[in-house]
Amino acid sequence: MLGTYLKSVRDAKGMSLRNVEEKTGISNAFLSQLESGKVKQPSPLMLYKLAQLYSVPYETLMEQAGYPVPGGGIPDSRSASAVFDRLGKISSEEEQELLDYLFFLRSRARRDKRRK
Amino acid sequence: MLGTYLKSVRDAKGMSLRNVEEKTGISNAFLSQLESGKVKQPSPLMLYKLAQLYSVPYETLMEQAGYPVPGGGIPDSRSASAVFDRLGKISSEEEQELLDYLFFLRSRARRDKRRK
DNA sequence: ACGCCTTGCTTGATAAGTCAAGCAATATGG
DNA sequence: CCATATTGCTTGACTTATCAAGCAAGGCGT
Repeated sequence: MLGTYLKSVRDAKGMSLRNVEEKTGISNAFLSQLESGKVKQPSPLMLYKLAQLYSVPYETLMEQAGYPVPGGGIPDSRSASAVFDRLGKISSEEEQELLDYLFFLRSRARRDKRRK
Repeated sequence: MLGTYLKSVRDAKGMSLRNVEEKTGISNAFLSQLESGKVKQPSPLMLYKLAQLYSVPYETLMEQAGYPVPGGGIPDSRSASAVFDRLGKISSEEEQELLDYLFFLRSRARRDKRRK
């Protein structure tokens, strides 16, 4: 769901709703409804502002909102550095744990696939 | 203006409003208001259907409607530590799990601190 | 002239996005 | 421990998109 995704990104950046409101001009009330799923299709402009602030691709948000996207279901992957860039400041301990966790995710995925 | 453009395309194709309604599912009432400019920002879905029927690029309609268009913004942010570059691509599922995991790490850290 | 489609349009009515104001709970600092 | 700020959320009002129904003007065959 769009809302849970946006919330996870905001949480990861450690921003409050009012903090996001301040930087995007989108009211905290609306952001709350958006993250809780009460708003399903925010205007593309809102998605764009959030994409800018969160450093997340605009098309991804459009797609998650259920809007037709120009490329129409193109593969989604981006460089690892771009992803980690948007996590904000991470300590070296966190960095190591995240790397370990990512390898764990991938080994588990391989095992699941083999077990298909 | 978006409306005049859509009307010119429809006229060029020799279609009536009800004809377009039939093929797109968009009511002729709405099409009329759209072409006359009384509706300024139709949903991306409407624009997509019209783009399909008229064989005109979806992005063009989005742009004329005043919506941010994917290509118009800032391309990929980048630059990061070389450590992550070797990881290659990260899927959105992996990203989601990593974000969740980072949040978990941080909440655990906060709790530990409070509990000194 | 007379019916009868067809065409474009207007008009309520409904639904959904969006915000300002305010509330309850929690955090923070003196 | 108290005051104050912060945070997330709800509610009510407003705006806008969207549709169903209907209306007036014009074509077209008989």
